[in-house]
Formats: sequence, structure tokens, C-alpha cells
Amino acid sequence: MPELPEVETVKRGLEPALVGRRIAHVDLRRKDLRIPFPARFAERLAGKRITGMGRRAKYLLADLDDGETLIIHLGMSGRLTLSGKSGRNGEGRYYHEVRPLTRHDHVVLDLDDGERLVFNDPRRFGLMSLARTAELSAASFFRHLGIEPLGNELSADRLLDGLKGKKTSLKAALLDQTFVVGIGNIYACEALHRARISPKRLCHTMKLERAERLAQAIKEVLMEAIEAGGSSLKDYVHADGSLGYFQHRFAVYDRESQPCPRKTCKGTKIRRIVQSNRSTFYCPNCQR
DNA sequence: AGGATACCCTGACCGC
DNA sequence: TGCGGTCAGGGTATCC
Repeated sequence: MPELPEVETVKRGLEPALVGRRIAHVDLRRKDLRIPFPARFAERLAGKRITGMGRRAKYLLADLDDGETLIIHLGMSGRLTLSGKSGRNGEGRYYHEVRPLTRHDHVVLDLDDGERLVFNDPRRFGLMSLARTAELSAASFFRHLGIEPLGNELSADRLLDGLKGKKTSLKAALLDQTFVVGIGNIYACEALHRARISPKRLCHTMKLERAERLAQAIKEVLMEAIEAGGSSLKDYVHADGSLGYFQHRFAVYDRESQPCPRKTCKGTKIRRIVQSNRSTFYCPNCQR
């Protein structure tokens, strides 16, 4: 379920533990995830220091001190877990505990301070790769990506420009990562509900007023989810170091037959339809 | 060419 | 209790 807000939350959760640390050892426990690991992956990571972290679309980035960047995509079920524990106990004695590895723990990064980062991904829709930091935007993963939804790039005008002439539904357009990045099935539904626009509406029928509402709604929905993730970060990095996805209240997603939260809808039931093989949830009363 | 569909994969869940 | 079927969705290959 990781869309932009979840990836951003993972980035913020990991940043303090990873930046400045050196990767002491890498354990690659299989040869591929969704795609094969790049050549000499473990060797290229080992010994490098993590100098900073970033995010592009739903990709998590860790810059290394040799000019390469570790690229991580969580796919659908990927998780990054901090599982090492080391330090001085009450008696000043050094201790080191590491959680035993489990099924689907595919990549293990041991850091120089005793911390351990584990990538677990049951469905293996995720990926890990490496690219030259200076050439990231030209890397295959990023070359075709559209604009980031937060910040000034996304505006009503920019939306209108991208939507004009498109014959698809708005829902499909929002999921298209070559247009706007970071929005997945959940936040597409949520943004359209907040903007009071039908997911079935055809792109080319959009005019300025709806485009303004949609641009605003996308930003709000994503930013509120990031805030919810941020505020739950201390719960979210659990005592054992594992990172869970924060629970967030959705207005329409996965709420089929439940009342639309919008007061003026007076209990109109949320409807579920299928668009391009994916569930769409919306309120037939307020979304037009 | 661009839009729709199939597929990768496993776990959760449901009905029997 | 077990078992088969269905669904979940990010991204991309492939088809139309």
C-alpha cells in the first residue's frame, strides 16, 4: 500500500538512523526481487557511507559517499525494518542483539553502529538498485516520471494542460506516473472525493474550477497523510525497530456501503466500481 | 500512439 | 480445520 505519503514517512523514519552511517556488511539472500539486483550489488554497497536520503515519486533514495545512490521501491508489500540493537547496558557493558531473520527477509544491511536494516517483501513487487547520483534523473526508473504533486509544479493550469485531449477517466490519469507521481489507488480515490469530482469523469471535460479543486485536493490529501505518518512515527518505529504503516482514516477508500462523511450528502452510501481492474470508491452524490 | 489489459507474487480473507 | 477461490495493488510488457 505504500504510496507517496508512506514512502515519505519511511524516509523520515529511517533518516536519523542511516545518514552518516557506513554500511559494514550486506547479505543478499536472493538474486532478484521484481527485477534482478544489479551487478556486484553487495560489493558496491559494502564499506560505503550514507550521506543523505531522498525520495522521488514512490522511490526511496540513499546517497552514498562514492557517488552512487541506492534506489529502493517498496512495491506493494515491501518493508524496511531497523532491527539491530546495540550499545551499553546499565552496567556499561557492550551488548548487541539482532532479531532472527524471517521468511521474505531478502536484503540485510548491517551498519557500522550495530544497527541492522532489513528489507522484507513477501510479494517481491519491490526492487533495489544502484545508479550514479549525478545521473539519477536519467536512470531508467526515473526517466519517464511526471511531476511531484507537492510543491509548485502541480497547479490547476499544469493539470489542465496534462488532461486536455486525454480520453481516459480522471482516476486513470491520476494513477499514471508519467503525468503526476506518487498517487496510488488509495489517494486517487481520496483526492477525487475531496475535490468533489467523479472518478469516471473524462479528462478532457475538465475546466479551470474543477482543476483548481483537484490540484488543491491532491496536495491536501497527501500532506495530511504525511502529517499523520509523521505524528505516528514514534509508534510507527516500534520498540523492536520494525516500521509499520501508519493507520490513516480514509473518507471513501475501502468504505463501500458506508455513508459519505460529507454532511451535505446526508448518508449517501459510498459506491465501489472497477476501473482498469482496480477498485474505485466514490460518493455518487457529491462527486460529479 | 495511447489506452486497456495481463501479469508478476504471497497473504488475508471468505464461504463451504 | 482445511481448502479452493478471490482480492489486494505498483509497475511494466504486451496487445489492440
